[in-house]
Amino acid sequence: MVKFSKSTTIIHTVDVIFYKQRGFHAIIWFENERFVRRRGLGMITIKDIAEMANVSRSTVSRVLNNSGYVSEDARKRVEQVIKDTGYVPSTNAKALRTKKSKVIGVILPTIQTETPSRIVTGLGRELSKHGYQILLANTDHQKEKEMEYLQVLKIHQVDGIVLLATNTDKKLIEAIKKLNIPVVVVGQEVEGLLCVTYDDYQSARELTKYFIDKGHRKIAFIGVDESDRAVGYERKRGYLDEMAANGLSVEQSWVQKGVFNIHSGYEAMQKILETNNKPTATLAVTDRLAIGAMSYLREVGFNIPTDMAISGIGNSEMSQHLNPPLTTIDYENEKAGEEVAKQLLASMDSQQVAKKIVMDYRLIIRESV
Amino acid sequence: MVKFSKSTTIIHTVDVIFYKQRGFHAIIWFENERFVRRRGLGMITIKDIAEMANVSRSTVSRVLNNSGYVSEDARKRVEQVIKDTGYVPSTNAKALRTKKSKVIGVILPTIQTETPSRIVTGLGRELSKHGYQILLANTDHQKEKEMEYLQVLKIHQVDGIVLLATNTDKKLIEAIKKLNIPVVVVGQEVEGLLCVTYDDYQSARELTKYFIDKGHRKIAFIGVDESDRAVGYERKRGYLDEMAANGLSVEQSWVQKGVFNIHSGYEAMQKILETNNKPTATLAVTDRLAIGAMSYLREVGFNIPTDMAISGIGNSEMSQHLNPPLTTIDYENEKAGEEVAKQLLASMDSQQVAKKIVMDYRLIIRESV
DNA sequence: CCTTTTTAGGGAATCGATTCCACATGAGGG
DNA sequence: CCCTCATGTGGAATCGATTCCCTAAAAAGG
Repeated sequence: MVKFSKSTTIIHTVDVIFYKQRGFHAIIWFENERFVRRRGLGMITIKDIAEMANVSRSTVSRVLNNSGYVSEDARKRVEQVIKDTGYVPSTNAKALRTKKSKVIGVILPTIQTETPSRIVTGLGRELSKHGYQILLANTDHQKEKEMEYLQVLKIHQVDGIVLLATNTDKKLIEAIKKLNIPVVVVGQEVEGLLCVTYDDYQSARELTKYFIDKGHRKIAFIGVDESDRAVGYERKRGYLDEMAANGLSVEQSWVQKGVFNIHSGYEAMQKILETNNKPTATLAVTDRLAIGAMSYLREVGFNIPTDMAISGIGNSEMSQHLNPPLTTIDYENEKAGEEVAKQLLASMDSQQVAKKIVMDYRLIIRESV
Repeated sequence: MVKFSKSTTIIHTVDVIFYKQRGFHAIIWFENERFVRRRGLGMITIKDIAEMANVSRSTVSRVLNNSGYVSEDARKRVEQVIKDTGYVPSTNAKALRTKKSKVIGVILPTIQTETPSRIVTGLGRELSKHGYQILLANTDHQKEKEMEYLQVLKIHQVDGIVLLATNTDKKLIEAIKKLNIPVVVVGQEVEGLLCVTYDDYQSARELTKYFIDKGHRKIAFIGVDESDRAVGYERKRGYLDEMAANGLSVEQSWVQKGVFNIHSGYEAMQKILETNNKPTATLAVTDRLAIGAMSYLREVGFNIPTDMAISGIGNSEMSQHLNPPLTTIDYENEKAGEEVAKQLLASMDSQQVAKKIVMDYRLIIRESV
């Protein structure tokens, strides 16, 4: 309990106490075994703690940061007052002085798809263990907002930035480097920056190999624009390389391009089936594209996997509930998010240079192939 | 362009300039038509701007905040320097002084489901229009973290809090009220707080009525635990009331309870079909439950909607791609998020009291009923 | 032409922490 | 007994803004 000096005047024994000492006074009340300063009187500051514990602000700060010399006696008193009042130091004042905000900025194109939301979940889980918070900068797919948010994050003095980018714009990267704030880029490789990426090439290749092992020779591919290096370019390269490595040819009409939604997969499959030389399997670079493709296949009476085998990538929640359940690649995004946090924290206190982390993946075999 | 005084010494004409005036000096360089202070020299402050524009910090502040008297001449100079340097005031210093951080805290149980991620998207969209950022506090379904995050948000001096709660704990509500920070609760009604809710009762009722209008008399219901007032209790009440209003009886086995995932809907439907008095329609309180239920129906060879009609609630992205496309309720979560932002901003500058906003909903008729 | 009022802008305090520096003890070494 | 050194603590400057207060000049009014 707080020890009151002689000058403390108790007005109401149970719940309201007028506390006066060394010029400081405030109305505090008793509740849940702790003293709380009355709302509206402004927040409780280090000065108040110092006065209540009969020490200087310096000493309170030393206790708070566990630095410098503090006698056992003073420490005890300060800690007791802090406990009694529920005091927590203002992060703004702290940030102003130390230039460390305990906030990490996250720039992402959307949180409405599973990959980013899983990554952010993992990221937040790990960051919160170390007392960091996430400042969200959702560009909502508007590229011009990326730059804007970069500025916003800077002025909020974030200690680090996580960039979930799809298309890594040169200008943006330059701007990021100039900020001189530790950054981790997730999902895309960027020269000169710390990146946590997925093995898009290998996973697509392994998936293709799985089709081949299952006896398929004519394998189609539903991709996305190659300006997305990871999803568009690397996955396609994995597919093409594995086909070539097995001496399998690829008809032009088998390789279709969509965007990131279900309907796009539907249309792509429609185009794939327009050929006379029909493939027996299709690799879609996202589960949503695969779902759309399956939807079309069902519509035209194709049986999956006998008439057409299909796989996605991403292990969406829905994938296991499809009919048939979808074979796909699990990138363990939450784990990746945690890894991103670890890397970022590490690079924050050790001026670590650029480094590439490639995450593992798992082939999830279900009944669609 | 910055005007240099006589004492400015140009060392390198093109890219490095040594700028000295009234005691201030720094190395700046020319790039993209603007002067940038060298990295590592620390951030550029209002003091620098003041010195470059030959005015006092007070004047710069007045320009920045568009307050007090500033001559046209001085304003022009300051604005030019700000533009040239790309200066933006530190939000921490500002927050420390003004107690306004331009940050809104959002506490949510997860961002991995569509409802919260859509709400946050809408919220962020509207907030960013007014220069606010979102500080994310994802409890990851751990109730004990709610309180913890409340403290975190407080010490970060957030200007407002948005609570996306499923179960509104008394203690949490009390703690929120005590913080004395404007709050908006989304999706659940809480006494004494500003709430933006959905019309769970009416929408469930209308959906039930739709089944009845379609000729169904024996209608089953897949709900969730009633501790979730909105989804568990209100939607169930809407269903029961509409059934009663039409003189339709409800068999106990028709009313099942699940949790918020797909598999749970599968199991619920399994239980529903164990009865001899089989219903001809089922209302599931979320799309995911409906998807699971459909999955079971397909497995046991039921045709939808002829053998069993089914509907969900929530208008998930997947719902329109199901076979058959799912009849559901659209709550327009993004719009709700925007409304939340508007309400919060309004309550922030007008000490508005508690108020209930009930959002509209749309019945989305597809082929599953 | 003198007084009021408006306009302009600088100085200094302030917000809530951290941190450097100076000073005061007390213990130990010679 | 004096000197050094480890320990403990307070004072004051600082971080980067805002804002109150005060002074000065210009404009308006009589």
